Amino acid sequence: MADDRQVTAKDIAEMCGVSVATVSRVINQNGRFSPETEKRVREAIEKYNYQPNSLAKGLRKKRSNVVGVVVPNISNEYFSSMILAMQQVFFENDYSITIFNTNNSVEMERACHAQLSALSVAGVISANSREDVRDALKRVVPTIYVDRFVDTGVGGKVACISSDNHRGGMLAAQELWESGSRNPVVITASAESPVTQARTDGFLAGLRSLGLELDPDRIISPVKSSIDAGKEIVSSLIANGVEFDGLFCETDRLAVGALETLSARYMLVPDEVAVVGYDDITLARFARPPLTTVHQDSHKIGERAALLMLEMVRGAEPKEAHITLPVGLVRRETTRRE
Amino acid sequence: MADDRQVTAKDIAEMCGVSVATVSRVINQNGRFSPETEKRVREAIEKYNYQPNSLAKGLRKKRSNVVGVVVPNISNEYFSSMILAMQQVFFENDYSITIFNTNNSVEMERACHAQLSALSVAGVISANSREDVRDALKRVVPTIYVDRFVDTGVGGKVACISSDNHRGGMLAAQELWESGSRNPVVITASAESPVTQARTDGFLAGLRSLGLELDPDRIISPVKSSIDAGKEIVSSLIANGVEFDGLFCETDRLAVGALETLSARYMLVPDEVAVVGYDDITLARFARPPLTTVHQDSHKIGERAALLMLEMVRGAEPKEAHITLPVGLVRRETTRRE
DNA sequence: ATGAAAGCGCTAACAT
DNA sequence: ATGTTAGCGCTTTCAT
Repeated sequence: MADDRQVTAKDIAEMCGVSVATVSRVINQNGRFSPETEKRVREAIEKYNYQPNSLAKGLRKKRSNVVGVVVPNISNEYFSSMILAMQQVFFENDYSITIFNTNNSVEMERACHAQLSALSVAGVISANSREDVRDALKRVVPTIYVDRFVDTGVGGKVACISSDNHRGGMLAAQELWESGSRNPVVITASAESPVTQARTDGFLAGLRSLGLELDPDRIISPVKSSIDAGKEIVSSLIANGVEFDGLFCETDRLAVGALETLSARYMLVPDEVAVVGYDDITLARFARPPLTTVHQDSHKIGERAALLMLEMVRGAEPKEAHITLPVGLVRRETTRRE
Repeated sequence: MADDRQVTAKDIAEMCGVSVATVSRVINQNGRFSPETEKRVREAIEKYNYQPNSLAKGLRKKRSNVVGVVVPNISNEYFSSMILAMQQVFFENDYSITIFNTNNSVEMERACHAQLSALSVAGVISANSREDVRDALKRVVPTIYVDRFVDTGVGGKVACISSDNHRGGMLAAQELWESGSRNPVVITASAESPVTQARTDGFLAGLRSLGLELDPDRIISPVKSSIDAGKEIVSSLIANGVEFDGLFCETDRLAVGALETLSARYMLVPDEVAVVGYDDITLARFARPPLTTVHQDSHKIGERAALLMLEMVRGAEPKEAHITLPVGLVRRETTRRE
């Protein structure tokens, strides 16, 4: 059996004594064909294990069955579990995904979009994107922004999904307050992460409703939202003599790093400093002490995003262009010591 | 500007007053063309931001520029950081990747391979694969197995890469021994993970060289290698009255779970039970107590795999069909208490 | 050095 | 109900 060639619709057609058009019709269930031809064709497909060539199909339809997923960094559990969920629902629907990491760099985002358009992707899901939305691609292909709200009036081509970041911020403010913090500092998700605004606004609003006003220079923006960044920021806070009795870290990784330097400087958590994180990744449970944090369901976000994308590529105007998923506070040991 | 159409080679050709063949030639640097036509064409490409349609190219060449990556579960940091590295090197070389999660299910693996062949992937990188290698796809497209060694004599189409699992097992045995454990138990990576054999063999060999023989029923295989699985296994070990003073968990997640139930049962680590894990994921540092573990560089594995794949798709017989990367023991606090 | 033309495997008019 | 035909955008002979 030296025949390495993939079997094509033409092969199937010949086996069945029909034309390729008919084969295409039964596969895509469009047009008409008699029940018996259908049966014959299906059997041949089964028997020869025929797989329609998606390149050819894509070329013809000017659109492939792959959707591009762009995230800052897939090794962040928040994104990887989101992607896991997406891949699963897409797979069940005969779509595949292709991944890009932007490292939060706008240049990278642009480069990705170029590739994406070369690939004739059916759609793109962009997480935590900082890019300017006036990109050509986006008018032409369905786009979903995760963790960022943009104008969706562009004709059903754009949708947004994220958890309730504003409320998350409020919950954090409340928890810090109830832990006795009256002089908190917030470390934002990262310099220009789109997620930052809502979380910070929510936090500020929460504080304000409790009668507290936060000095703007007590809002620090790290360059990256990594564990190390968390460490460094708290170190320099201390070095600069900034006083604080509470920390709202807009990312668990940041919080975990913060806790490390707090512990190294013998600052007691939560007694001297209360800390609230954001995301509720696996690591949060294992921080020292276990981290109180705002939980968001990244798996669910991925699932909803994928489902929504499926609707959109199938031509439906999504009924909701803005989806917001609930968040909740998970109280562990960095707040409210009895 | 209502012209949404992607610009094609034909457009470029017309702008430059040449034929599409020529455009193709300068893009792919093959065939001949005068320096000035080259210049004209390049300028037009630049100016109109032309991106060759990869679907068309793939269809014509019977092979796309995407490589399939199949892993058990991308939300495992070991895999996600491997994939991060891969994506980066592929991106720089104008390849993209498409991800599949198999959940360690052989059925899923098969389903993925069907999709992969429909996509005319240029190659596949399969991590921790349990699937039978006699699959058609593999003879036809370059394949790299991560964490699994297979026969590579099939004509430069198959290569393998993994860290030195055997040595990793030995290191674990030694460390446990030096921590005073004389009666260890091993929890393998998961029921039929290909990685298990080498790690376990290495462990056994290490023990043997120290004059210790391990009873086969002290080798436990979990169904999944998750934190919860680790918890449960140790629970049932205790419930069944199995005595042990050392634990080699072939996965950090397993180890982290194990530590949780050990702590819940008030078994002192490392005094009563010494524990060594495997992988050295971020979580290891944050386990309670911080986990001694065998470090492997998943980022490097991904990078090397991608580089190797690039060689292979470019037609080179890889000079090394089996790559083994070093491992090292990272001693933290679950072994050798002073 | 360059153009014309065929064709990759598919879908979508348009026929019949 | 089914066949014929014309491309989708590209690469690659084969001419010139």
